[in-house]
Amino acid sequence: MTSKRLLEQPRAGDSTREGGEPVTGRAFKTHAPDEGALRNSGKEISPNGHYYTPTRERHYIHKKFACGREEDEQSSGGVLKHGCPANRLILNGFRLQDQTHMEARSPVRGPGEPGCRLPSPETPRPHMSSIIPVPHDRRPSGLADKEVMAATVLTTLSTSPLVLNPSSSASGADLAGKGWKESLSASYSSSTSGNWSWDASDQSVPSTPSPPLSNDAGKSFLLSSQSDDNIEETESTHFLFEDHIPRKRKNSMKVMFKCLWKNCEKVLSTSSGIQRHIRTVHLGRNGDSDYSDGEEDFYYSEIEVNMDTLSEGLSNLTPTSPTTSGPPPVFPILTCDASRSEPAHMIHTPLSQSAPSALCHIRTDHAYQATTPVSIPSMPSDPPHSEDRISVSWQSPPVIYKALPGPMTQIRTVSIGEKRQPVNHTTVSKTHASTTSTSKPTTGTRKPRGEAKKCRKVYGMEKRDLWCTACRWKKACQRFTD
DNA sequence: TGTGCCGGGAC
DNA sequence: GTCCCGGCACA
Repeated sequence: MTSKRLLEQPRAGDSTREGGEPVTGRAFKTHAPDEGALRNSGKEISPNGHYYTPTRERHYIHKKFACGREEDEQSSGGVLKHGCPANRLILNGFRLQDQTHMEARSPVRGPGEPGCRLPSPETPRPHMSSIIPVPHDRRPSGLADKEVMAATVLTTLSTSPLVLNPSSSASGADLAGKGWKESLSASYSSSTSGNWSWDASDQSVPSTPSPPLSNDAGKSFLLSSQSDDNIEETESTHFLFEDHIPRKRKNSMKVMFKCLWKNCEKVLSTSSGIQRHIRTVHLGRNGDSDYSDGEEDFYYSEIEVNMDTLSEGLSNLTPTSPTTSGPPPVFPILTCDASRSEPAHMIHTPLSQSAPSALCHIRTDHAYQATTPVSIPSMPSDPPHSEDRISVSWQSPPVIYKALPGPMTQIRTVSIGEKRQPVNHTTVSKTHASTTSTSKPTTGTRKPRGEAKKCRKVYGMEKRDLWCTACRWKKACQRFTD
């Protein structure tokens, strides 16, 4: 042993003690770019280098998911909202007058901004009635319902496949459907009240056969508003799963009411429902009171939903694995400002939390000595693909998801063959031995080796001083992780 | 057989 | 705590 050390040590000692120190100099030059790169990658997340700060992490999630570009929020300080691609995307689903409706209104009201709930009486109300013939005397919501239902019936009955032809309505049906595939999915996860909501039960419908549609659509709409849920469900089922028959195409357009309040994607099927939603949620009025001064009219718009396109989008959203039986999937692009508007619903979903974590790489030479055991199991860092999440379920069991409610503490990218796994596995197996039984079929604690080259291969034994500390100490390589 | 690295020892 | 290495498992 001593002789062995004498053989190796002088080589390292020569490189570090001699005056010129050519090797050491090279060593630092070689290390510097790596560390710089690491810092730069960290800068993306946090200029302060506080990768683990929960607020920062959440803020980053918000930024990435809210507007896609950090500059959107940074430059605007959270005030400029109209550049949000999500909003633009949704706006594309509106008719032209709806966009005008909203844009003319938004700068005045500033909905979605805290502390800007009720407009002042002096605020000039935009006169949009010339663009959209919305009756202002909607106070009796029941009457409004009937009006809308009557209009809907007429629309439905008069809608023919020719109307759906893109040549006749350039941006109408397709764009509306495309936009609503996404806007509805937000309502799908965040809807709390109202007559119409797209909740997870709708996605479970494929397992049940479509009931025979005996009643006509017109009859359905003539029913009372209390039965809207059933109607909607029936209709959705009809549109989603019935074979391609002419009648389906005939009824594929549906008038819905979308809340235009900032960052609110609520979509309801009745005007009374959307008015109640706006009154209670956004205007802060008593939900039980039917009093309405018409204010709500400015906060929602009618839209025509192409149920065919919508059904396509929803069919793609159907969970494909029985393991995803927990929370319904949430689509990050629609969680714009979700932490502000509806924090209880949107934050703790696996997708919304997992995606940004892929950008957090914590790689330090000595990390294996301090941070290894706790960094991995605290957070599922899978990419936002369900298949990937499932494939690595050994390291992100439901237990981990349930431990998420608190702020994230540490995040680290973990790939399937990651070197960190042995440490994680041993740590978890002590506490959750039964849940991690699928991690490795072979006995023992060792894991399959990663694909990445290690310091030994990269630098060779001759340049052992260039190795990372872990490799030099025969520990898991920290420089070339898998 | 070379390599990665766990577990443990020396300091 | 750092530093190092025996020895095992894997490719």
